[in-house]
Amino acid sequence: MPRSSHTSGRPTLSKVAEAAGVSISTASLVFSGSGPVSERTRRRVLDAASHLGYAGPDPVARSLRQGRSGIIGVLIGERLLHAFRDPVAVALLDGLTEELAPAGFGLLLLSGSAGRVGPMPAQVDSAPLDAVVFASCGAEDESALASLRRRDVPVVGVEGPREADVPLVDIDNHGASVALVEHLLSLGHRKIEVVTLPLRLGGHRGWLHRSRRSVEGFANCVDRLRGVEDALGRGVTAWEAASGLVEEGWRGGHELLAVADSERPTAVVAQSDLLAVGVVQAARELGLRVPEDLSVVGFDGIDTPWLSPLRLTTVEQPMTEKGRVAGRMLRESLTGVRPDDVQLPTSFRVGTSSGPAPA
Amino acid sequence: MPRSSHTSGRPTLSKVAEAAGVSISTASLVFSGSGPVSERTRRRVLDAASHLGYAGPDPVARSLRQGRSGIIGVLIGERLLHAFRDPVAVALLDGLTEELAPAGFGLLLLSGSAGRVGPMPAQVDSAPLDAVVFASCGAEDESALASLRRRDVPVVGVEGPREADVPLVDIDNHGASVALVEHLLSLGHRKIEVVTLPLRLGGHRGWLHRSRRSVEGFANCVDRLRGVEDALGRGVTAWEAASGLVEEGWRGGHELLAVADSERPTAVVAQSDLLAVGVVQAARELGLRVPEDLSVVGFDGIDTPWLSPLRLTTVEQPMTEKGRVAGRMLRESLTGVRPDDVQLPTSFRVGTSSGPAPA
DNA sequence: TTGAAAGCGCTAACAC
DNA sequence: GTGTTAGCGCTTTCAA
Repeated sequence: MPRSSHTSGRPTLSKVAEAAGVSISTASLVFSGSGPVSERTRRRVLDAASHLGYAGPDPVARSLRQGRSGIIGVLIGERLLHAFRDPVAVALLDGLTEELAPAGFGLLLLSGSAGRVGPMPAQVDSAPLDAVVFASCGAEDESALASLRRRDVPVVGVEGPREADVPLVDIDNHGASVALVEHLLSLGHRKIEVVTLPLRLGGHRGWLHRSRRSVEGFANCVDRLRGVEDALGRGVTAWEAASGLVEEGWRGGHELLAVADSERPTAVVAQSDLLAVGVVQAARELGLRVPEDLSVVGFDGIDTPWLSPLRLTTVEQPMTEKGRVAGRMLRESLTGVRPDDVQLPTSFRVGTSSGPAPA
Repeated sequence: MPRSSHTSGRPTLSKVAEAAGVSISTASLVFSGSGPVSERTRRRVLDAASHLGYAGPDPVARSLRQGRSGIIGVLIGERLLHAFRDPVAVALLDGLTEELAPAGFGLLLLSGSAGRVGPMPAQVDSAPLDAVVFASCGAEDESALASLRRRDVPVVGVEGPREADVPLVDIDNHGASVALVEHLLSLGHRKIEVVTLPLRLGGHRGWLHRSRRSVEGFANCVDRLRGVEDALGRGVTAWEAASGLVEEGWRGGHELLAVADSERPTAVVAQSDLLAVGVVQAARELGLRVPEDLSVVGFDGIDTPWLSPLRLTTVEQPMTEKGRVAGRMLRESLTGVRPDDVQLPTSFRVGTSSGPAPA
C-alpha cells in the first residue's frame, strides 16, 4: 500500500517491532540477517512489516550507525556532456561499477556543469562519501582534493593526480608513445606532428609549437607528448584539441594538413583513437590517402568499425580493467590500508593506418 | 563500538563546541548559518574548528536529522558502457546535473553491470535516495519501480515507464516519425524500411518483419515505429539494432541494403542519428550514393560532423532540456507535489541525406 | 544570543 | 533467542 506523502508517517523499525510484539533489536536482526532469530519470530516480524508497508531499514540511519554510506564519489571535473563522450571514461565507469556494485556501493557523480570547471564544492563537501575516485586526471581539482583530505575521505586516482597521498592506477603513457613514434621512424617518417588531448580543463584549443620546453597539464597528455619528443629527440609541433572527440581530431587534422605539401607532416600522432579517426577523415577530405600519403596513429584501442576496412595503428590500453582495479583499490582503502600504485600493461598494435613515409 | 578506522578520531561538532567553550547547538548554528550568532562566538567556533581540523557537519548525520540525503538516483538499466555511448542519454544527465547540482543534489548511478540487466536490487533498496529518475524508458524495471514505491521514493520518468504514478517528460515520438515518413513519401519513396533502437534491454538484434501486429517494448521505440507505420498505412519491415550506436546502424544497413536491387529500399528510417550514420556508411560501402540512390533519415539532431558535408535529415529533440525539465520535476516532487507531465517540442529538419526516390 | 534537551532510525555490545 | 541500553552526529524546538 503506497502512502501518499513521504514525509508523514512512514513506518519505522520500532513500529514494526511493536506490531510484531518483539523488541526493536530483534526486529533489526531479522532485517540485517546477522544473528540468530527463531523462524517463528522472523515470520511475525516480516508479516508485521509487510502489513505496515515497511520497506526495510532506513539507509541513512543505518549509515549513521555503521559509519559508512555505501557511496563512492566519481570526480569528473567537466560536464558530463564532454566527459562521457569519451569511451575511455565510460569504460572506466563501467569497470568501477563491475567491481563496486556487487559490493553494495553506488557511484555518485561529482561533475562540472554548464559554466563551471570542476564539481560544485558544496557537493564534494556535503555528500555522504565513503571514498572518491579521481576519474579525470585533474591537476585542476586541488580544491576538491583539499576538501576530501580534510574530511578524511580516501581518494584513488586514475592517471592522476600525482600527489603523495593519492594511490594511482596508471599506464605507461610515455613508453607507449615512444613505441608509436619508433614505429613511425622505422617506416621512414621524419615529419611527425601531434594532436593532443586537452592539457587542462576548460575547452581551450590551439597550437603548441615546440612544446618541449613549456608544456604542463594533465599527466597523461603530457606524458604522451614527452614520449613523442623523447623518441624524436626534439620538440614537436602539436595542436591541442578541446576534447578527445572525433570532431576535434577532424579540426586538428585540418590545421595540421591543410598546408603546402612541403610543410605537411607525413605522420600524425593523435593522443586518442577518436582524435585519430577525425584526423583520418580530415585527411581524406583533403585528398590524402591513409596510409599512402599520411600515416595516422592513435591511442586507446577502441573499436572504430566505421573506419573499416582501415584499422588504426594504436596502443591498446585496458580501459575497463582500469576501472576494476580502481574499484578494488577503493575497497582496499576503505579498510584503512593505503593501496599500492598499480601500473597496467598496454600493447602496441600495428594496423593499416600507418605505412612507409611517402617518397 | 569500533567505527571504520579512517573515521575513528575525526572531530565532531560537540568537540568543536567544547573547545570553543560554547554549546553544541550554538556551534551548529555557526555552520548551518541559520540563526543569530554573535560575531565573537562565530569566530571562536570557527577557530576551534580549523584548529581541530573539523571539516563541517557530517552529511549522514545531517541527512538523518533533516530527512533528506541530497541524492537523486538515475536508473540506467544497462551497462554504462552501452548507455553512455548514446549522446542522448549523456545529454540527459548533463541537463539533470545543470538543474540539480546547484540545488545541492548529486546523481547516483543505478545501472546494470556485466552480466545483468537492470540495477542491483540491493542498491535500489538501500541507497539513501531522495528521488529517482528513470533514464532508460524501462518497462523492464518493474521490480525497481515496485521497490521505490514501497519506500515512497518519488519517481520521474523520461519517455517512460508509462505508469499512472510516474510523471513523465516526453516528446512526440509518434508525430515526429510521421513527419519524417511524410517527407519521404513526398519525395516519391515507397520502399521504406526501418532500423529500430533496441525494443528492450538485453542486446538482442534481428528482423521485425511486418512489425505492425506484434511489437512491444520501450515506449519511445514503439511509438516511432508506429509513427512510420501509420504514415505508411501498413506494417513495415524493420531490423532491430542491439544498441543505438553507429556500428549497429552499419550492421543494420548491411542487412537492409545488401540485397538484390529490386528488393532494396530506397529510403531507410533510422531511429537515431547514430544509427543513421552507420546506415550511410554501410550504403557507401555497398556503392550506394546518399541521397541519390538511398535516402536516410535519423532522429535526435545530434552533431554528425564526420559525415560532413552530408547533413542528416532528422528530427531534432531537446536532449539537454529533457534533463533540465526532469530535474525540475524531481525537485517539485520532493515538495510532495506530483508534477504534471511535460511534452517537449521537436522539430523536423531537412538535411541532405534525403532526396527524390531514384527512378 | 545562547543553552538544554529531545530525538532522527537504526545497530551492536552485552546481559539474560 | 531475545531484550536492554547506549549511542552514531547532528538540527531544532523551546526556554532562559
